[in-house]
Amino acid sequence: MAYWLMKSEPSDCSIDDALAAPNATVPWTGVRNHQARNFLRDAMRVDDGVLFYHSSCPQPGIAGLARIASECRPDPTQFDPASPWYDPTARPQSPRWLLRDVQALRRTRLLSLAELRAHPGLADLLVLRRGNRLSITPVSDAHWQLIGALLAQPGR
DNA sequence: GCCAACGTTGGC
DNA sequence: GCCAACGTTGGC
Repeated sequence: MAYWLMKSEPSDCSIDDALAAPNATVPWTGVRNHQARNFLRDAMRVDDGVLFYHSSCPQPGIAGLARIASECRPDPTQFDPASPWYDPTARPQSPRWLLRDVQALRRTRLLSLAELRAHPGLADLLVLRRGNRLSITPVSDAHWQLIGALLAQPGR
């Protein structure tokens, strides 16, 4: 079992949006980076744990817990000219971009980016690395355990 | 709105 | 293959 941090803009799909979806499950559309795509395709497994992270918003940080709920399949938005994630170079016979379903499990307190950065035990968390822009990053067992413990504590 | 950092594109 | 220009991400 592996763990992941997945960024979502709450104006697009917040943890509450995901929890409100049928079966609390949403297709994770719009991954348009090869490294993140490769994580989806090669490294993820059904039931892997997910830290649901809100990005590009007033209060960035970890906002909930989720799980990987499906194998990967072509992301249909790459073929949709009306979609903001349309990729005119993608062809149905050889899709370039993939997605998995993600099932939201619960909302957590907001573990803010500032609080994540302030914790010495999370110095190596990939999403905190300078210049990091990957929307999907692996999370080590140790970091997962530590973040779980922080989420169980009251925030400041 | 600003800007640092990174990825992609395309000329050569 | 190099690298400058440009576009995007994402925090502030």
